[in-house]
Amino acid sequence: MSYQRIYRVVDRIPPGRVATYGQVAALAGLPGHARQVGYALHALPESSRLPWHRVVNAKGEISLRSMPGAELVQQQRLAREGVHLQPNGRIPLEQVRWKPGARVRARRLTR
DNA sequence: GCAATGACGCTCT
DNA sequence: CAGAGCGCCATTG
Repeated sequence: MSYQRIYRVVDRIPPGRVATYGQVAALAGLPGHARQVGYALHALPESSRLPWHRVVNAKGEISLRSMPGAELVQQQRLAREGVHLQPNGRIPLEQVRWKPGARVRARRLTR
């Protein structure tokens, strides 16, 4: 259960921001183990309070999982935090990508 | 223990 | 920019 390491990183993702699997893996000290991150989240119990919905793939897209429709749940959760999908069905990573350590400078007038 | 599979990522075409 | 190929590792049959 080295998953604990991954879960801890995911728990650090602030609301309104998203991280990629690879990013989480690297932060967890497991560079290149993006798949394992996805595997860990897959095994995550539904009752978990972990913000797993803030984790997307490198394309900024919500990865499809075994159960169809579940991705819509993630999409809805993200929207609730202000992260909306673009017309192409992807998330503007450049804007919502979580930069660990980087201070939220002036929360730009992006909005 | 070997082979197949999977919430992925990077590189090349 | 999109699609195909290869890599990486833990879990499962």
